[in-house]
Amino acid sequence: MIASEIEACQYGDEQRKGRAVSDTNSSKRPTIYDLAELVGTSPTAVSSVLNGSWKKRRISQKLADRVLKAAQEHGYTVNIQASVLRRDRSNIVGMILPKYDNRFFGAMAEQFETRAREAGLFPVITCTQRDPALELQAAREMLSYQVDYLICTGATDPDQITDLCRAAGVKTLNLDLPGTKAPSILSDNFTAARDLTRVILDACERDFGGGAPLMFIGGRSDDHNTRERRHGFLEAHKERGISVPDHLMITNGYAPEKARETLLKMADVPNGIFVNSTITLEGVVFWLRSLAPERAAQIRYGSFDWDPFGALLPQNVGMVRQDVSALLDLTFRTMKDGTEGNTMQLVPCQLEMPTV
Amino acid sequence: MIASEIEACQYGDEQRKGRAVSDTNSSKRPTIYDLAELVGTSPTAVSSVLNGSWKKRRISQKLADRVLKAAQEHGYTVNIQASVLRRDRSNIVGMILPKYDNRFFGAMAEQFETRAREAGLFPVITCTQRDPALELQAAREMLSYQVDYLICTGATDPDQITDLCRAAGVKTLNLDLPGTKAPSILSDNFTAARDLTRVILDACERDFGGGAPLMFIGGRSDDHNTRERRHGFLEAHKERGISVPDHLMITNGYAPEKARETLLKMADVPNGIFVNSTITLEGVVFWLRSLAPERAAQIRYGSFDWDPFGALLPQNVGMVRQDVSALLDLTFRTMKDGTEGNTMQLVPCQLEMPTV
DNA sequence: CAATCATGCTCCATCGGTTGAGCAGAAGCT
DNA sequence: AGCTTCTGCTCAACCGATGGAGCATGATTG
Repeated sequence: MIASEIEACQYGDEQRKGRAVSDTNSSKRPTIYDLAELVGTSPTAVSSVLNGSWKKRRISQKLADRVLKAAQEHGYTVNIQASVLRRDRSNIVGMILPKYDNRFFGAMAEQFETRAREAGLFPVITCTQRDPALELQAAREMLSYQVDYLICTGATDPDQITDLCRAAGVKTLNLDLPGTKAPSILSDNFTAARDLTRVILDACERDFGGGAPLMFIGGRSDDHNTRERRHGFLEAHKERGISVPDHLMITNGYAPEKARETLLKMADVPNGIFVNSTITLEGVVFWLRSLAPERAAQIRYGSFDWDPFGALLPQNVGMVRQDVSALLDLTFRTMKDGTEGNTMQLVPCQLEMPTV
Repeated sequence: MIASEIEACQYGDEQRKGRAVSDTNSSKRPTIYDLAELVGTSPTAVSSVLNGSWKKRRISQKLADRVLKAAQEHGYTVNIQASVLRRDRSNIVGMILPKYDNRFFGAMAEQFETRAREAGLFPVITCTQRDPALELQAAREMLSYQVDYLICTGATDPDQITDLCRAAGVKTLNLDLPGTKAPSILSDNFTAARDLTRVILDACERDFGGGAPLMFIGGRSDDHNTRERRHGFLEAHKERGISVPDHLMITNGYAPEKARETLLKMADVPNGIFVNSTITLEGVVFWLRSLAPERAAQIRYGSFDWDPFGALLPQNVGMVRQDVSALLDLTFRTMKDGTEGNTMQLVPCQLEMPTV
């Protein structure tokens, strides 16, 4: 449509104060009022054409076309702030995530975004550095954004967040680590840990003879997943009648440096090591590098969580790969159901073995 | 403050239609109107106390305390949508990012969030899967959120985004990959690639004797960084009087499968390989695993971008580690300066060598 | 004692989009 | 012709926070 075709303006320049016609060409973003003026119609008509409710509102195809064309030409984008402010639902889904520094959380973030978009929702992710204070701040921020739903991934204190959100009328879901006040979706840590432990025990038995307990390293003793994995670890030992002394169960955090220092200080590290995260594994392999080659060759380990390069390191005998797709399938299903309250769903993991 | 202390209400129940007193206890989020009613003051006073402008507006300490207490007790969080709608600046900074699946982008995302918060800004990140259409959609979405500034990381067509944003009066910055219409901040790809190539050539010379050209694999030939790295790669060869045949320069994308297939089909792969990204490296190491051990032992490689486990693989002789902190320092400085237009700043990389 | 100033608040328009209500004109029906 | 129904649109209130303007007080000054 060219300028001369514009119909008689029903909306004068002074309709909205301070908004002169020349503003239309300025660097400010065009609004539905600008488009209405350009096309010669009402802001309501423009809004309904642009948000898809125009058929319901009996706007003619002809007017719709003209509005769409003008919107296209002027690079119109809706102001979400204004839109959400008026509507009762924002269609924004939030996710809080501890870190972006490993494949598991990275995949969670990417797939969450993809799925949210597919469902016509706007994803907003923020990472909280495993810091409870930041988690709470992030949750508040998400509420400020008027999220319709909040997914708390690997949160250290999910119940606190659930309470905060419930007070604001926002439902939450706990992913990867469970809470007691909202639905929780997590991997079957016990089974996967038991199976991984079996694999490491098998490798040690094959290469060095059996009977010796493995070492468990990484994680926090107050963390549900660590507890489950310790449980699976001990179960696999019990099956073979091997008892594990306390000093081999080390859960002093996920940080690589902690693991490395612990191993360096330790008098005799067992041949087999169960590493509770890829982040901890970084510390373990760093320690390994500091050993004499013949000593390093006497080590076998496996880790919870998968990494493509970690999987190729020589002494690695297996990695637990969490099923991100399945976790997110369940998450979105639960979100759509609107399920609330303390439920828990477990998703099986895959065990990735060396390909050689 | 307990209920009986509430002063005479100057704001009756009917002040804002449909908002009954009982609503205060419902699951809807409290607004400044609710707090005003509870405390017995005006919404303006509440707003100014909560956003910190109360001293300037001459609100008494006593009233401020009462408002803050009520806000605390009722879990008030500001409605950003409403706040941003009214203000001229949103304090929201957007970042678009190709992927979350490697350490470089993961670190970029984490540090961006941290720095933005430190600067009192709200970070919003979205990932675009290296898809130009998604990049544009993501940029539009960011405009919808009223971002004050948009950082385009590794965008395939940054100029298009700059145009879109400029039309909306939003400044942009190109990070990691340059554009021609906004400031660009990126690593010194040429120098780092040349140095890495030297290291790989040295390793090959030491282990297998010199004179043979390396292979370059990964990336896209239309991508600025790939061109710079090819340039540095060729420069290091030229220094030693080695010429590189065209069939050893392979830039058919970053995907691991592509690299693997190419290597599988290739008649005689050189001993030394320059791998243009950690994602491509996944394909290379996968191929390596399929070789006979004695053949695999004849390979040396280095890669652009760093990965903690990749660095420990036996044939790896060096990794270029981009300086994420420095890149983001410059980014935030440039953002604050308000610099516009086609400028380019280069940041040196670190070269990580095997520690053994 | 009047004039001036500082203090401590409130009023109201506003940001941009959405939505229920309503209105004019055309078409259809009896 | 008089009635209803349908079509195609517009009006105006509203979402929640913000900030300029303004209005009572009480204190200070000439």
